[in-house]
Amino acid sequence: MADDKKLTTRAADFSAWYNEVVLRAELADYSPVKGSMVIRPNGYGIWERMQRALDDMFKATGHQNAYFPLLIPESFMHKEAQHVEGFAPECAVVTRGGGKELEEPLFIRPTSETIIYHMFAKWTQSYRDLPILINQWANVVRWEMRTRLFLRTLEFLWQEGHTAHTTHDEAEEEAVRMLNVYRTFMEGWMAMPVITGLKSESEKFAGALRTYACEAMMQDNKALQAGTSHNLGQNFAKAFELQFQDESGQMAYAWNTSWGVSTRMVGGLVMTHGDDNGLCTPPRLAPIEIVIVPIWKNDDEKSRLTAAALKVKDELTSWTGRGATDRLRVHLDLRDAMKPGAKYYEWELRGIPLRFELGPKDLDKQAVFAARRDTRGKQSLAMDGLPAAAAALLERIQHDMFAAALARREANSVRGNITYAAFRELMDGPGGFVYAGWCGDHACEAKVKEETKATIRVMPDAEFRSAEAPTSCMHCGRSSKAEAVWAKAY
RNA sequence: CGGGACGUAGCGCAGUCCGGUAGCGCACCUGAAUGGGGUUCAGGGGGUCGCGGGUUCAAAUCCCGCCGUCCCGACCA
Repeated sequence: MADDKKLTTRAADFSAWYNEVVLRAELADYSPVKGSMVIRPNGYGIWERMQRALDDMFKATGHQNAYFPLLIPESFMHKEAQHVEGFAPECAVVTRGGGKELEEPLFIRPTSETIIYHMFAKWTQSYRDLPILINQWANVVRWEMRTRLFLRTLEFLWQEGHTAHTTHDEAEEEAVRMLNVYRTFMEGWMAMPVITGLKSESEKFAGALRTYACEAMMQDNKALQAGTSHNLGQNFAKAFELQFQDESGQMAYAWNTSWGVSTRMVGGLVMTHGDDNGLCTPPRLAPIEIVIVPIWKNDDEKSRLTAAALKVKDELTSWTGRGATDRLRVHLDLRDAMKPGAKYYEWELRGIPLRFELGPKDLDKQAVFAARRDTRGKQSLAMDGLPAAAAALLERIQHDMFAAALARREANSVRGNITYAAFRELMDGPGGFVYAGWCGDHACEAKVKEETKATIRVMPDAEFRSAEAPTSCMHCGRSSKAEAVWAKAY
């Protein structure tokens, strides 16, 4: 940084910009262990709001929370062939405990399918015991080679839902339902548009029948897989003897799903909405929605403006127009050693959606001067009816942030028949999402990845597909079996 | 694990080529003024120069070894 007050710009170096925003907005910091991170209060506050919103939705769809242990017997990991092949290389393993070598090494969970379906098997005798609809909030460890704050760390926080059903169709319905819960959350709370769809065979979860995903476009035009939902079929049920007696008295294997989102979403939030002034948090996820900055020139003004600002804060926080349990989240910045301008920059860096400046002139007019974080637009708001006006403006900001992100994604998406040469040129340059035909052959997918670094993010769900389906495979020219969204990804 | 850069105060860096009292900016503490977009002045505190060894009267600086971090590549939420 030439000027240590200014951030590296997104245009100059997107990676450096991202790191600086995360560190300087105090979302997270590097820990002494390479590849792991400390989530600081500003970042954890966003995660807590994410958790609350999602947890309510999980409950509303009939799920209950439970907790399964961190350590998994090595033998469990080996029971499902695809699963162990996919995860074993990135697992941390405990071999000593109590000062002795362990008889059986214990894997630190990279995900909990094995232990959870082992337990489900113990709890299930009859079809009357199904479905089981469980979620857990937990940490997991995956030993990654290359790490980035929030996006890929050795240890991360997530939720993993695990369910067991009597039929394939019921499991399929559950997997799709939860994918749509994620989509609702990402659009409605994160103001982050996503494309939902099916993963190709090579990108699906190790051990799944089918994997669905939500993919978002970051400001560098790369894709971020923000959430996944898997129809596990009977793969784990068979590996863990998860059987039930059906209505006709026959034994049958259960059908499972699992689905998860992680603290990676915080990184997605930064890269979707941040700008060259720092973080920009959508109001519904902002731990602080409004910061009040009083302005004074002398002791007399200081006492007058402090009193007025306290009164404004009190009016805002005591307002129940949004519901008694959803009060406006307001912070009053009374620090005296800092000039107002310096405070503006600091709160903007931290991404507070709305700032109220309150000085003598505003007080005379019985108004506050409101500045939006997203557009940096300013307007005077009358004290009379301020809480309702503030709530309306926050909703407006939430809405506009989503609209801006959606417009950006569409502006950087390409549809229709594209030559492979044009595709390569695009991936070498600005990047973006390309909707193109795919023959369904893994060889084509692998070749494109090798040549361009781009991968199939999803085969999009119906509503995201092009009006006219592409007819031929972008790479080999054979007839297209499915439209695919191609992009470079995190 | 390959390629590149770097490691000196909380942060950002200079000093290393050419060995000789460890510096600058920001931040921090004290005081005064200032205060509607990054305030000014004065005073002050803070360092095993990543770690270990070697050369030398003398090492941040030269030599050897190690460790760590970031960026770019092969794997992944």
